[in-house]
Amino acid sequence: MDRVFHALSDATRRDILHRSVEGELSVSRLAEDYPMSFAAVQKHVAVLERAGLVSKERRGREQLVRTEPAALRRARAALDRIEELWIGRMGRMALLVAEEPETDRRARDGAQAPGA
Amino acid sequence: MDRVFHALSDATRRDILHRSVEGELSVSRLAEDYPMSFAAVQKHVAVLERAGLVSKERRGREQLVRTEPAALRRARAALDRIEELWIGRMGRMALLVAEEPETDRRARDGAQAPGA
DNA sequence: CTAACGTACAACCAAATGGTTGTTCATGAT
DNA sequence: ATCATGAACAACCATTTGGTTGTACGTTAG
Repeated sequence: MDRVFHALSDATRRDILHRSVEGELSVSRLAEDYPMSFAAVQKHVAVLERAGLVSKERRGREQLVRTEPAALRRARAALDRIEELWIGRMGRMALLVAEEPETDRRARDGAQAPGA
Repeated sequence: MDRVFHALSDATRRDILHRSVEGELSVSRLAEDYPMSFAAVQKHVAVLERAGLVSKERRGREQLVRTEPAALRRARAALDRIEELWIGRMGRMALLVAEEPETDRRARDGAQAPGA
């Protein structure tokens, strides 16, 4: 998971992901459009590969890059889980808000315990 | 966006996010549970804050950390967009697959052009 | 066969990261 | 008033990152 989010944290890598999700492009084809060396792009692809976000398939002397949607979905699931926790908290807070006026009334009335 | 994914790329930071999505915890309270110094945790919170994933609210001498779900949703949207591109490609590939048998037949029949 | 292409990989470098300790400051507790 | 707590910040260090160049190797084209 660390590797996935780290891979996504770079704009060039996210762009590579965008471009190779549509068609399978060779590394050198990808490299043409970035203001950096071929080797640098190669490294970016390697980072994406270690994260499981893309896989490479050799065809002739080219290496085609294809995005792997499974890793993408795992990353999304991680974010979803945090959001669910948040939604859960919101629900519990709504319950507390509904109870709060009663608590205030009890505090004002000087009641000792719910059963008293 | 870079900052958001980078913030998410560390397990400690994701854990801080998980814990402070439920209740608002002070930085020192958060720091108690990690095998590192208070200052290190402080830095992790700062990274999350720069990414917009949490905000801090001072209460007394404590600083309560609360997660900011908006940034989380923006990150999710970025992943969703890539997945949509992928789904779109799958749809287009399905269309191509539907056409392919005809192409094969034409190739086998030695036809010159669709209109020939 | 030879030249060009696409890739892999190593060595190197500057900058960023993730951690440490120490100091300072504001707030709360005794 | 004093002491302890929670936090901010700076300085420092080792490691990782993102980039470079150079070299080597398999594959395709002339």
